[in-house]
Amino acid sequence: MALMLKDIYTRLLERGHKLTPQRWAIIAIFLMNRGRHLSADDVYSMLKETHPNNGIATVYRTLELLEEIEVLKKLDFGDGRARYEVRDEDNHHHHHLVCQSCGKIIEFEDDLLGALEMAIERKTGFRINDHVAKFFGTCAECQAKEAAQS
Amino acid sequence: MALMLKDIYTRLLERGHKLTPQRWAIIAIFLMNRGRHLSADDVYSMLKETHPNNGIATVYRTLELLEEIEVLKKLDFGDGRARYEVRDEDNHHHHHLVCQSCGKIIEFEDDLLGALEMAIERKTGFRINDHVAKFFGTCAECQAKEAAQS
DNA sequence: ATGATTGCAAAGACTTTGCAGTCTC
DNA sequence: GAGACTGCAAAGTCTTTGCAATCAT
Repeated sequence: MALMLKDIYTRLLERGHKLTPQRWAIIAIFLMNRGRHLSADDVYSMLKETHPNNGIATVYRTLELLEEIEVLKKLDFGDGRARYEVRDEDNHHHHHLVCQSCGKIIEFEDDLLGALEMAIERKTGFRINDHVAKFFGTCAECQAKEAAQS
Repeated sequence: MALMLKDIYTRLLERGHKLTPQRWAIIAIFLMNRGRHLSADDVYSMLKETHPNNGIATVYRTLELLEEIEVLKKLDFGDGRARYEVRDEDNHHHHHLVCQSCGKIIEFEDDLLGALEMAIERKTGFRINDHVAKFFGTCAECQAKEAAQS
C-alpha cells in the first residue's frame, strides 16, 4: 500500500529523529507530488511559498535523511542535479524512459528485471538490494514531430 | 570487434575535428585501460605523467568530444563525478554491479534487457537508443566478511 | 593561412559544513 | 533540559567558460 505520513513519522522516531515543521513540510511536498522527480531546488522553491525562512541546507539535509530512512529514492537523470521520488511499495518496480529530444521522463511499470537479478545473484554471488534502469531514446510525440518535419 | 585507434581517428576527421597530442594521449589512456571506469581526474592524473602541462579543462573538453563521437560512454555511479568507459561493440551489453560495502564495480555481461526494451517499445511507442542498468548490493567477498564477523 | 584547440584562471552549479541560536521530545 | 535541528554564510567539489596564444591540417 501507499506510504503514508504516519509510517514516515514512525520511522523517524524509531531512529531518534525529530519531526520538525520543516521536515513535515518537505514530506508533504513529496506526498502531494507523488510520481514527480523533484530536485533539491524544486523542493526549496515550493517550500519557500509556505516557509519563506527555510534554508536550502535544510532541504539537502532533509532529503538525505529521508533517503536514509528509505522514504525517498535518489535518482539521477544526468542533468547535473539529484532528483528524488517517494519510495512506495506500489512503486517499487518501474523504470524511467528519458526522452533525449524533449527531456520528458516517462515511467514504465515492469518486473522483468527480477529475472535478471536472479540470474546475476546466481552467477556472481552478488547480493542485490536495489537496481536502477534507465532507457534513453525518443518519445512517441517527438517521433511524430520528427516525421512531420521531414 | 574492438574499437581501435584508426577508427577513432577516422571519426574525428569525418566530423572536422583535429587529432592533437593531448587527444591522442587521452585516447591512449582509455585504450590502455579498457574495462576501467575513469573519472576526469583519473585521466588528468595519468595524463600529467606524460604531459605535465596539460590542463584539466582539456581533459573535460576531450571527454565530451569523445562521448559525442561515441568513443566513450559516460557513466554515473553516484559518487559525484562522471566516469567514462570505452564504448565497444563487444562491450555493448553489460551492466554494473555496485558493491555498497567496498565500492567495487563488477561487470555483468547480459542481454536480457533486449527483451525488456522490446516490451517497452511495443507498449509505449518510445524508441530506445541506449540503456543503463545498475544493481546495488553486496559483493561475494563482502558477504563473506560479514559472515566471518558475526 | 585559418579555424580548431589549448592552458590558465575565473566563474558556475550543485552540495556540504561550521556554528550559534532554536526547538522537539 | 539535552541533544537534535535550523539558518546563514562560507567552503568544497566537480565542471564549464572566456580569452589570448598555439597548433593541426
